[in-house]
Amino acid sequence: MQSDDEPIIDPVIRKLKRLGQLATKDLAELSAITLHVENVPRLRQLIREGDTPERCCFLLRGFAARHKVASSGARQVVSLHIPGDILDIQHLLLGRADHSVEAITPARVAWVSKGELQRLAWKRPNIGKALWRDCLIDASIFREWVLNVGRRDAKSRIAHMLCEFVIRCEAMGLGSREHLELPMTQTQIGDATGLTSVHVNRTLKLLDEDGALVRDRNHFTVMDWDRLRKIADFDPGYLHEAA
Amino acid sequence: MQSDDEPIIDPVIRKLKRLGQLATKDLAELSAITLHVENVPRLRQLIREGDTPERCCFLLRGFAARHKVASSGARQVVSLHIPGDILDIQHLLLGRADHSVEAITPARVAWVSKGELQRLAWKRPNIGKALWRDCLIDASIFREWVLNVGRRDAKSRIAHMLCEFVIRCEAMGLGSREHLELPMTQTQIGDATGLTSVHVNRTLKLLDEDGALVRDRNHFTVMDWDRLRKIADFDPGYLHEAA
DNA sequence: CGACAACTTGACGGGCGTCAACCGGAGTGG
DNA sequence: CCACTCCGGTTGACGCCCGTCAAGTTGTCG
Repeated sequence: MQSDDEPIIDPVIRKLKRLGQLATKDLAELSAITLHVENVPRLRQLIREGDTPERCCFLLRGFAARHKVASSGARQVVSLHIPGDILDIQHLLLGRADHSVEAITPARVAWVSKGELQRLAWKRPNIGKALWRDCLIDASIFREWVLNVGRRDAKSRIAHMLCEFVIRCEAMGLGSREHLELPMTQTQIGDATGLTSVHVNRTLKLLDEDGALVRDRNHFTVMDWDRLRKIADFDPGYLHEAA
Repeated sequence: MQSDDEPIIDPVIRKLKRLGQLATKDLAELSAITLHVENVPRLRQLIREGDTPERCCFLLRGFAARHKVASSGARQVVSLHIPGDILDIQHLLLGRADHSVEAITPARVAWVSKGELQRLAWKRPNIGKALWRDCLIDASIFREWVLNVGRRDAKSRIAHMLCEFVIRCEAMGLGSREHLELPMTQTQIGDATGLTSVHVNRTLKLLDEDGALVRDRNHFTVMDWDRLRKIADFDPGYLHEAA
């Protein structure tokens, strides 16, 4: 659909390159995939729990979150997403969406037919492997989140979420470890860590007082990465960044 | 390696059949796979965090759990496994184990070379799809667990874990909804729900008093499935049982 | 019958939730 | 240019759910 030097889905391609070896032919096929590109406002629901999507969603710009809600109405964010991420690759092989996805900033996404992506995955095994690997890393991150909300206190939980976010952004070339722009409200941070916004607020103040970071609204500056990492009990192994 | 009417890895094959369409040829190749079968005692570590396994582990008999540990020493069980489950399919495409797996009862497992399984996945796309689908369902369960430990209270968490366990056992033909044999200590239930064993004990008593279930050591009888399901806020959709 | 793991129960405390009030910045409309 | 609104952040008071500590009981396997 486009054949520029920099294809529209470039962030996704760069991510897939990190996930596995891609040959020239693989890259050509990926660049030739049919896309429906869309700009969406903040808080737009991209996938709704219960839907049976016929396409997958690539995040090209901005940030997104996946969440579930309990019958009490409580929300739980189960993952955060940055440009290059595939937001719902599980729909390649699962019918019904078991959770929702929404943009947490204004964002640019590309929709791809799940049939076409599936065909590509089996026609070009390198692509299939990269996609599968991506699913597996997603799952690894979910496991770490179970540990995070299950067994860490508020300070560690929030610090851990920040560490993960920074490292993943860095890996995609989206900013530095020292200067972090977190596109989330304190309520959303709470939803991601199993806390209330009130307690998030108090805990951020504590992290500030500890000298681990400095806040100015949504702008965080990590003052002492190593201290933050220790507070967070953060070990990046579960991100499986090294191939 | 074996060609009986009932191959040794029958539980796994039955599960894969539920995950996707398998042709006669697929079944033949699956049954011909090279296995290393092993009986292991309770609490045997099958995979250790940090390992770089060269094989995958099928659970044929007994029960297993996957867990991570925080630097504080706190354990978090991230999933429970029943016969037919593949315990570490993520190692097909990921090198380093990001968590540990252990038998929680005496168990029988079969080890398969990850290279051989990978070749099979690409040679027989039906098998590949079934395996990939299995990974995706695993991930869906992790997401539900994040919600469970993040946003539900102790009673719901434990009830939810019980509901999931029952439904999955039922789907594998391993027992009924009314009579549940839970192969876990209260400490392990706590590790799976982000609680302490003391609080698990108190909460089980509450569930008992509510009339949702009756306990006799590890034997649970669900007295009122619908009440338990309501307490648990349990909706089996995330298990993606229907193909 | 001794050793040990697991379960049980009570007393106490703290981390986090709840409720509520107030503040501050960004729109928006008159 | 100034209300007015709304969302999000901030702070305090208070209470509860669940953790901690500790002692005692039960069941199991030598």
